[in-house]
Parts: sequence; C-alpha cells; structure tokens
Amino acid sequence: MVIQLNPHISVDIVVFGFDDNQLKVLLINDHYTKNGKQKHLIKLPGNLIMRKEPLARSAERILTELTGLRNIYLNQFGVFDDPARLHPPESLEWLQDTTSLPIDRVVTISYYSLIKINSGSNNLSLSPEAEWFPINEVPELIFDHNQIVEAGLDILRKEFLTEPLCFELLPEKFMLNQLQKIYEIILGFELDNRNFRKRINRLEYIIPLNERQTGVAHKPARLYKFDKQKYNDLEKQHTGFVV
Amino acid sequence: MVIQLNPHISVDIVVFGFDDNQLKVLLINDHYTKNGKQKHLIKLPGNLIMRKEPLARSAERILTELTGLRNIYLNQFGVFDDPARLHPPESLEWLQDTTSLPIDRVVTISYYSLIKINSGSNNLSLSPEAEWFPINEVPELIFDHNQIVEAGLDILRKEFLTEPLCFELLPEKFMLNQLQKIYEIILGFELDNRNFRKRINRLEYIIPLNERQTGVAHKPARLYKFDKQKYNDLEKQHTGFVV
DNA sequence: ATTAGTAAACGTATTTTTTACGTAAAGTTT
DNA sequence: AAACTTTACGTAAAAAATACGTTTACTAAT
Repeated sequence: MVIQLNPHISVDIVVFGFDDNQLKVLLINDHYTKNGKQKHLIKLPGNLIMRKEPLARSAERILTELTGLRNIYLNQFGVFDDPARLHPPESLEWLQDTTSLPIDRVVTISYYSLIKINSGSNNLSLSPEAEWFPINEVPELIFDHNQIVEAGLDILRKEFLTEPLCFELLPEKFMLNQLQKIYEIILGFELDNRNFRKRINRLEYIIPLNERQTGVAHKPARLYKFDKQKYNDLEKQHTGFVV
Repeated sequence: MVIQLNPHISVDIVVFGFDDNQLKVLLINDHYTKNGKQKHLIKLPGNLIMRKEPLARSAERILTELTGLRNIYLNQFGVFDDPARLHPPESLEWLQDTTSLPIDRVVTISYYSLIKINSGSNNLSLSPEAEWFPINEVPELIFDHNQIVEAGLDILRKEFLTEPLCFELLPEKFMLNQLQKIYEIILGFELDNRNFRKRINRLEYIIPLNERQTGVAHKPARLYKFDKQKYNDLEKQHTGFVV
C-alpha cells in the first residue's frame, strides 16, 4: 500500500464547518513518540497522493475517512510549493518516520470543503483524532499549514460573494434569517435584515415554500429552498451572487 | 543538469499578448524526428521543475528564456493532474525521448502571463520556436494544453473584472481609449465610450496628466497614469475594478 | 484663411439599484 | 387581552448605471 504513494505531491484540505453560530476548521491531532518523548502535533487533514490517483479523489477519500460524509463540496484553491516548506527538521523527520519514505520535497495542492456540523440529519461521524477549532482559535500547526488555513479563508470569503456556497451549509429547507446569519458569520460583518430580504426576493432561484417554522414562541418564519437547476440556467447573468 | 529535474511536477504558462487589436497566445513549435519521420508538435511553454526550485521561479525562467523579458506579470491559476493527461502515447514517447527520464505521471501547475507585444520600448526578443497565435486560432496542441489555454482565458476574463490587470498591457502613460479597447478586446463586447470615461474619472488612482497625444490629425487625447500605491491603499474598498 | 474631417471630451435626462429607516403582522406566553 | 418576540412589508432619498446629444481641438486640404 505505502509503496503506491507518490512521495512528491500531497493534498491538504481546509475543512470549514458551520454550526449556526460560528465558523470552525477541522484539524487532526497526532500523538507521536520519538526517543521516548511524546510529541503532540496538530495539522490539516491531508496526505501524499497515490501513484495513479486524481487529486480530487484523494481529497474526497481523506474527507470521507475523517467525517464519514460523502459528496461534500470540495474546491481546489492553491498550491504550496516552497522547497523549504517541510521545516522545521523535526516535522520532516516525523513525516519520514510515519511514511517510511525518503521524503525530499513535497508540493501540496490545497482544497477547501464546507460542512454543516450540527445538522441532526447528516451522518457526521468524526474520527477520534479530528477536532473542530473556531476559526480565530487555530493553534500552531506543522509545516506551512497555518498559512494554508489563512489562504483558504481568504478564498472562501471571496468565493462566497460570487458562488452559491451558502447552500452547502443549509438544510434543504431553510429560513431567510439562517441564510443571512451564514453571510454575516463568514463575511464578518452585519447586514440590514430588511434590505437583505428584498435582495433575496429578487432572486428567482430561491423559492418560497408554503411551509413555516414550527415550535417557536413567535411568528414562525417561512421556509425557502434553492433551485440549483434554475440557478445554473441563469448563470451567464450573474457575476456576483448576494450581498 | 537533466539529473536535477523533478520528473513529477511541471509548470505550463499561457502567455497572453496584446497588440492593440487582438489578444494572442504564445506557443512553441517543436520539430522532432522519430524513426526518420519528422513530426511537428505545438505546445505551451513549460517544463519540468528543478529539484529545489520554487514553481514561480520556474515560470519566470521559462518566460525570460522565451521572450527576453523580466518582471512580467505571472499568476498561478490551476492544476492539471489527470493521471492520463500525457496521452496519446506518442506524445509521452516524445517527452521521454527529449528528457531522457522515465516519465510516469506529471502534475502540471499552470500560470498565465500578460505581455504587450508591440510596445516599441520593451525589449521583446522572441526565441525562434515561439510564435503568437490569435486567441481564436489556436491549433491543436499536445496533451491537455488546449484545455489549459481555455481555462487560462476563462480566468483572465474573470480576473480582469476584479484586478487591475489592464495596466500590464499599457505603457506608463496611456489614453483612455487605449484602456477601453483593452477591455473590449479581452471581455469580448463593446463599451459606451461616454459612460466608460465617466466611470474612469471616478477612480482616484487613475491620474490625469498635463500631457497630450502628439502627431495625430485630430484633437489629441489626454494621457493618464495608474497610481498603484493609491490603488493598494484603497484596496479594501473595491470588490470589483472597472466595467 | 476658411473649411472639412476626425476623434476627444463634456453634459443631461431617465431608469435602476442601493441604502437607511419606520411600522405592521403573526405567533406564544403570561 | 396584554406583553413579548421575531417575521415581514414599505417608502423616501441617495447613488449608480444607461442611453443618448453636442461641443471642442487639432490637422490637412482648398
């Protein structure tokens, strides 16, 4: 199995999770014993690719192993190729020990991914080493992984303005205020509720349903759904998305 | 020299050239004799990277070798990793013959670049195999290079709307109509001259000079320059650029 | 010197979009 | 039925985009 790894190219994935109140990143805890000393490293999920494996498939595979989820949104966003990126030497040593390969230089292709953390209905079953960290409490990571997280966040914010990414973080039927909150948390500023609604109402591909929120002690909100088909049909028209 | 090549990773560059009337791509003619048969292959400029070379430096190096130019705008835009991308077999054979390496799978990182073709003042000295092709007359290329050109053009058009790329294609001092023409050619549609000027006049980082066009048989146009410093200072404000 | 030709440069009215607010409506809980 | 909470609708003002018409500054030809 190990013999089939390509020791020159890897993928790393910045898995963003949304839990109704904040944006988080999924990181991997790695406990590693060297010369009797126990070390604790934290890193992005990622690995060397296989000899004949397309990169996107490597990324999917790693994501499924970590979360049990399939068909998750994944987007390639960068290349990290500094010949010295595997420093400091002890991190490189760790990599060589764990792969049993004579690792020299690894160019990594980065992906980001979007997951709804607490939707009761998905079958998210995290692997034991995986842990969610709030986006502004990311600890020090190995190699250049902090830099990759930052780059991923920049791209996420940029693409959030032009692509319908928000629906990856919403249930099939959602309320406009949920949609608004996702924008506010990811973009990092507040939006005027009344103008936001007006804007959404103009979008033909966000369909109001004849269903309402239930079990709340106030006026129940109407539910909406995203019509992806209609969105794609109108695609040539939009250069931006919302906000 | 050859021994230092990394046979797993390459860069390919889509060099866009602008010559006042149309957009062109720089391609490489390769004449190759195999079993007495002469073959003519056309490809993107690109090569395997060196063992310890950053990708951006490989791209710069290749570009300078081809054009004699330095400090040209270069932007990484994609990764092409299909394990079968080096097909058909005869192309792979050619690659193995010319590098003398046991090439198996190559992942390529793509860049695009912007050059003003006919500005008398630059020292463009094309290498003999290099040839400009109008963007809609690109011939069949080896491997997946046609696909890379298409992807590069898509990205160029997209980024032209949000980044100040136009100034890479203009002399230091330029006329508004030159600027407009660049937009029209790259975006592929015409713009209303009067509204375009109004829009530009609002941008504080496009500075009108007290100089005019000379030697023309009509009202001479005012010259302008781009204040990059001011642009960067205002950067947080713009999500889009012009048009 | 006047006129013709050419492209630059300015202006204005109309429509559309964005922004900033105020207020009513529909539920539950007490 | 009164208090509370959140949804939902509306309107006026400012800003931006669009669609045009007209004037200006120069050279070249007569």
